[in-house]
Amino acid sequence: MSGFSPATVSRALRGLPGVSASTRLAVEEAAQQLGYFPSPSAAALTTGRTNAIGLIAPWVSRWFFSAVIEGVQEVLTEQGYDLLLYPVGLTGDRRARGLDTRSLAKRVDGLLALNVPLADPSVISLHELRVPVVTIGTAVQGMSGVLVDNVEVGRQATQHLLDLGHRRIAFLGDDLDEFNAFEVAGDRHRGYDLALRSAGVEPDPTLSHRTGFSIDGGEAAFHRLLSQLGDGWEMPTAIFAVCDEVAMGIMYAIREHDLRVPTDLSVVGVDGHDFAYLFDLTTVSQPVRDQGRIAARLLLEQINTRPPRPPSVVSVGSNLIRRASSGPVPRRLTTGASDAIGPSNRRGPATDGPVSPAGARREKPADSTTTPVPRVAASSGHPEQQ
Amino acid sequence: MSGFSPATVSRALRGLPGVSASTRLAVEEAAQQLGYFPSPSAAALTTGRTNAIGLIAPWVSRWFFSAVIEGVQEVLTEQGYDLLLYPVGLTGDRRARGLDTRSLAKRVDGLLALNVPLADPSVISLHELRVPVVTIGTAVQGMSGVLVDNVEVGRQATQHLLDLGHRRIAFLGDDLDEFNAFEVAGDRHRGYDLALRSAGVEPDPTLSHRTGFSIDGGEAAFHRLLSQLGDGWEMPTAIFAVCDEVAMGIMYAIREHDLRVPTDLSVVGVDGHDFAYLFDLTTVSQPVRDQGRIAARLLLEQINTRPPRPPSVVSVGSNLIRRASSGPVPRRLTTGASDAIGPSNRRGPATDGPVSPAGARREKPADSTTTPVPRVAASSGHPEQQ
DNA sequence: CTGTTAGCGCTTTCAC
DNA sequence: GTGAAAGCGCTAACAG
Repeated sequence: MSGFSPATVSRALRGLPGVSASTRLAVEEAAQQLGYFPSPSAAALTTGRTNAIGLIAPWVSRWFFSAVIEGVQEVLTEQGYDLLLYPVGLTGDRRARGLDTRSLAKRVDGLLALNVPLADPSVISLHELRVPVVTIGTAVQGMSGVLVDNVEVGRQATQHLLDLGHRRIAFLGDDLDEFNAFEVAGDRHRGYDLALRSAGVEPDPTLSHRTGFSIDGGEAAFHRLLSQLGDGWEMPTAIFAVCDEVAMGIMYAIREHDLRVPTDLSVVGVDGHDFAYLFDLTTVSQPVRDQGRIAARLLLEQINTRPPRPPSVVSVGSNLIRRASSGPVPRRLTTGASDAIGPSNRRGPATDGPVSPAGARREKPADSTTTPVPRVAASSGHPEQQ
Repeated sequence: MSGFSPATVSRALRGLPGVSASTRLAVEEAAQQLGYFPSPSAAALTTGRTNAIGLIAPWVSRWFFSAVIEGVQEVLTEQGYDLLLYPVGLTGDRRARGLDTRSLAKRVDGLLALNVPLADPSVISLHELRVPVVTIGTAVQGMSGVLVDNVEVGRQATQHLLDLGHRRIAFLGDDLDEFNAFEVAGDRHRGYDLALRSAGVEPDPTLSHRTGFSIDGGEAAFHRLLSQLGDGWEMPTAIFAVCDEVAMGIMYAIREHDLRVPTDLSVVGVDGHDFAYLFDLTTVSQPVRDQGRIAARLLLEQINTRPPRPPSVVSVGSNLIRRASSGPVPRRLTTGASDAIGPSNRRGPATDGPVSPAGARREKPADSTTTPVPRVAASSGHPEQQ
């Protein structure tokens, strides 16, 4: 017992003004000794603030998501906020599609929505929420968000392949049927179209296939792509994959067809996955943990600023990491490559040439380093960086 | 307004007995219409239960961890519990090492400790906690837990290599200096020693190196391993990696040395990582999501049972998935393989032989399927399965 | 079956 | 600079 009134203890422990130094010290000591810790529930009840923020995401075990979460967690921990994780139904798995927004509002002071298809109201109606929301990976009208410019990402990847001389470039990455609401794939596809057209190439619809964002999706799409062989259909010489996981699936499938990268086909992915260098995968990397950090800061700022600022959207940069999975156009185009080609045909390692190309041979981007200055796309200026 | 007293509303909404059907209906309807939702904080204040559980883990972006979290989340969501995520300092990253246990106790009804080195009191002293704890991945005296038998895992992996005829087998996977408290690596190493000895092979200390659990660690350890070349030191013909990520790093390093898998070296990992098949990696898989599910159920049961049951430890099974990264002992042992070998030496794809071996060519274990019946190692019988 | 009464542990006026 | 009192929104115990 410090011998002080609850009011004084409360003030002292929270560092509020109006407490003498000696009192504060005594209180802190007593608290320490008694192992006293204020009840968050009781505090929340009076103040209306829970000191927790929620994060809703369709997955947690995909690299992109868990990496973002780490970034978020870093900032929240540092600021004394707790992190609540909410799953939200997306794919095949039957999760609680409904996620009660009213319950959310009372549990957290703010919400981070990570690649959630907010346009689809069946999933969640965040607008009804009474707490600030910051989206990550997608942008929603009237809400703050942090994301990469996916059209630009698509353009960069495709342009890289064009620069290498490729003209027949496939895009494997369209969304699976259900989620047109989720615009990432659509934007990257658009960037692909743009780059092609401004190079004078008309996109060939037979070169685009659905994948979702999984390894399996990439692998299956590649098989579907090749199933078009014959009938005068011409093989692409390069493939742009909507994300690194899909690219990995594609590379696996390529090996299954006894083709080689980049000798027969070049492959480019997106994300800057931690594992990408293991595959010598060329990728358009985006700062992943940083997006988590930035979003968390944006949200806390929005929570703690009176009056609330208008929503702002932070766009982070992306940049190409060149590795050995992309190379020049093969000489012998469309050698009728098919399942028929026997193993005797193989002469080199799966990835041709030196294990890695000069220079960028093994770029493992330190997350924050690769981020060009995030530029604020909307009104209020947030120098949100590190 | 339903026109009923708060008490009745409370009872009705929580489905307690002693409320007429008509009243319940009226209340529910009114609540629905008003968008009313009971405040968790207020409820927590009176009942002392928060309806949330906390999960502490050193990382979230490593596959094993995020996969476990998904399993946990599945069960919690289904049971109406919230999930709080707490980082706990482990590696280089400077996280809050201290993680205040008293604050935790008031925020959650129970705690899941995922591969947390509880033996090291500097990290966290869970015993002081006033809430039930279930550990995952490690066992602690007097606490419930779910884990794989890591000695057995080490034995299985090593035995597989012995069966293939290998006698000179390296173990890359010892813990980095700081965390001897974290027994996973130690146990797997012990299993390795056991298997070797019962095959009449005395473990060679020059074949064991520290890696931690990262790709980088694996890569670096392999380089260190090979740096022992000369001086009559004999190359191993196979490597047992403490986890799949380490194995991937090793395979990358092997490629850097212009050696081939499994022609020059066999590699076996542990975990059954989602990506393992992409590398044709032989691995001792463990049910990961299942461990999360089981732990969550165990915890909820512990929370909701009066009087509390004695702690129980669930041991889940592991099983070998054979792929192309492990093969018979190479004929030409120790061809003085070193960095000096030029690229001209390469004749085949990184992974020799058919892309995948017969049969198990591409086993992607459905998590729950690979789990042999979890057997309860301790007292109380928990049929915790699916 | 339903309503009334306390009180959970804090924070916040408002006095002193 | 400190304390007293009221109340946040619920639930539990007891009446009726």
